[in-house]
Amino acid sequence: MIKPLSPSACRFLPAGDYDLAMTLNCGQAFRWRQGADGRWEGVVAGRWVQLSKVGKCIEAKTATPQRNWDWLDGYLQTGVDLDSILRTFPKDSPMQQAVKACRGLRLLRQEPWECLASFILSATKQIVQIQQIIECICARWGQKVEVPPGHKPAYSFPTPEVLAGCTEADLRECKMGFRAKHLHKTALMVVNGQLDLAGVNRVPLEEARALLQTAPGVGPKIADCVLLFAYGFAQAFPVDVWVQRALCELYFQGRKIPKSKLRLFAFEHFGPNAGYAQQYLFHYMRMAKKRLGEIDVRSQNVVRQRVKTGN
DNA sequence: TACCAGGAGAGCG
DNA sequence: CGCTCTCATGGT
Repeated sequence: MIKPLSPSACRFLPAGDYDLAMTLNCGQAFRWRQGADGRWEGVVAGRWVQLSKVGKCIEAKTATPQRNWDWLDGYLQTGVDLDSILRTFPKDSPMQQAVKACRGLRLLRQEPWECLASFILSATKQIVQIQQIIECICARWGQKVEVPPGHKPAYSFPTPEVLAGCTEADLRECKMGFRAKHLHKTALMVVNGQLDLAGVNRVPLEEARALLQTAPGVGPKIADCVLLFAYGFAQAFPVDVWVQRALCELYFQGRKIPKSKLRLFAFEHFGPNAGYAQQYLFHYMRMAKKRLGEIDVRSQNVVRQRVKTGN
C-alpha cells in the first residue's frame, strides 16, 4: 500500500530555465506583488501563495497545507520544455535579440474568467493602472482568503455571479470608466450561459476566438490574450500598440500596417508558438523603453546640474 | 500641460 | 475594407 504524501505548506518545484520575476511581471498577469523580502505573493485558484526562485527550483509557500499541488503546476507551466519552444522561433535578428534579453520568460496558464475579465479592463490602460483596478475589484467583491500571520489580507478574484450582481455604477467606483459596461455585460453572459468559458478549449483557434468575441469589449486583441494566457493556444498572437510598433519597425521598414494584417503575418512568420514569440517581443520592447527612460532621466539630471552650477 | 495607455465599436466614404 | 472618433481615467 502506497502511503499518501503528507500535506505540506511548502514545496520545491523543479524549474530550470525559468525566470520567475520576468514571468510574473511581464504584463500577462496583474495580481503578483513583490514583498519586502523580494518574494512574489499572489492568489492562484483561490489560494494565497508566495513564490521565490531558489537555484533551479521555485519555492512555493501556502497559507494552509496542500496535499495536491496540481493547481500550481498547471498555473506556472513548469513542465513545459522552453528550449523546444524557442527552437521553433524564426532565426531573424530581432527575434534572436528578444530571446537573448528575455531568456527564461514563460507563459502562465491562468483561469479563464479572471484572465478574460482582466483583459477587458486592460483596454487602453497602462499596466500599472490595470493592476490598481483589479486590486480594487478583488478587495471589494472577492472573497477573503487565508494568509499566513503577519501578511496583508488577500482576496480571490470576484466571480462572474458577483460582478453580474453589481451595477455599472458600482463597478465604476474602481475607476474602470467605460470598461464597466463591458465587464458587467460579459459577466451576465457567463452567468446565464450565453458565453460558455469551458467550451472554448474544445474548439479550434479561430472558432474559439469568435466565441470570445461575442462578449462586449472583447475584440481580436483581447480574445487572443485570453486564448494565449488562459487556454494555451500557443499560436494566438495578440497585437497591441507595442507589438504593432515593434513589428512595423522590425519587419516593415517603419510602414504602418493594420493590426489585422499583422496578425496574419505573425501567424505565418512566427510559427506554431507565435504567442510565445509575441510575449518575448512585447517584453523586450517594454524593457528597451524603460532603459531609454532611465537614460533620459540621467540626461535631465545632467541638465539640471549644469543649470545649478551655471555651466 | 499635453500626450498616451497590452482596444473596441460605431459611423463614414 | 480602412479610416476616424469616442469612450474614462490617470501615469509620465
